[in-house]
Amino acid sequence: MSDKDFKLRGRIWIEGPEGTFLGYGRVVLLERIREYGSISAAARSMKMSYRHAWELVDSMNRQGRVPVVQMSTGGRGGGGTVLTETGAQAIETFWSIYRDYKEFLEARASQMKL
Amino acid sequence: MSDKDFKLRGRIWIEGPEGTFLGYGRVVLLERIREYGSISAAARSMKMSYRHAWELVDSMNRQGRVPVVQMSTGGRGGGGTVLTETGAQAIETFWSIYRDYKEFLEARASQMKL
DNA sequence: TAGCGTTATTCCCTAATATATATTACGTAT
DNA sequence: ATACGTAATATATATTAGGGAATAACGCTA
Repeated sequence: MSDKDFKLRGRIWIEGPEGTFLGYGRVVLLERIREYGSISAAARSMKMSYRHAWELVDSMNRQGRVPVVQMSTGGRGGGGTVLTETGAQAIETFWSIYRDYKEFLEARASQMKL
Repeated sequence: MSDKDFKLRGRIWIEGPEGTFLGYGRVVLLERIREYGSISAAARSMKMSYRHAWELVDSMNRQGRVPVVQMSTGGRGGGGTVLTETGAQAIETFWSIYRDYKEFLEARASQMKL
């Protein structure tokens, strides 16, 4: 074959006690939360339903021994959520792995023979 | 954190014009077809529905310029399907990539800091 | 010609997943 | 006390994935 419209693809994620703890989408969500200061604004910016976003955040917070974001209800602006230091580290850790992973995929794809 | 019940996981697959062309499950299916000589027996051995197995096989055959298995209907035993040389190569190619990928994951996980 | 086991294909139903909508709780500011 | 926007949660609807059953086509065998 030796076909060029065959592409090597892949995904990675970090699993915790309850299943997925960190993945691409979750990390982007954390970044958006850091940027906008709220789950709902972050979800809107990704065209993700608030419910889904909230569940992801809840899942991450429950699995880590230290929460990844801190949520507050009520108050000025109705509340909000801020990224914790642990959350920031989680983002960095994932991207670090993700970069290496992408590099591996590209390198391995270049020597792929179909 | 530095937690040991967080594990690095991942998947890889080869994409063709219509989506997934080869993945872990598809390769195992091809191996079972080679072993049993029929889609239905292969499907049974994996506790996969014949319908699903047939769809996977059909997808692989349609995407490669050369079919991965050759199916025949009727005849002694009602027919059957045999792996082609191309199919055998596809299996080998995938496992080769898969091995490297597993190796990468383990190596990268060992230096993962959460 | 009748029988057999497999491929090939369709239809229906269920479970799982995702999306949308609605409601309540919350706490600061006005 | 009211308004505001978000978190938190429940309810309902839509979409998707997949299994299982049913049926026909096929070609050798007896």
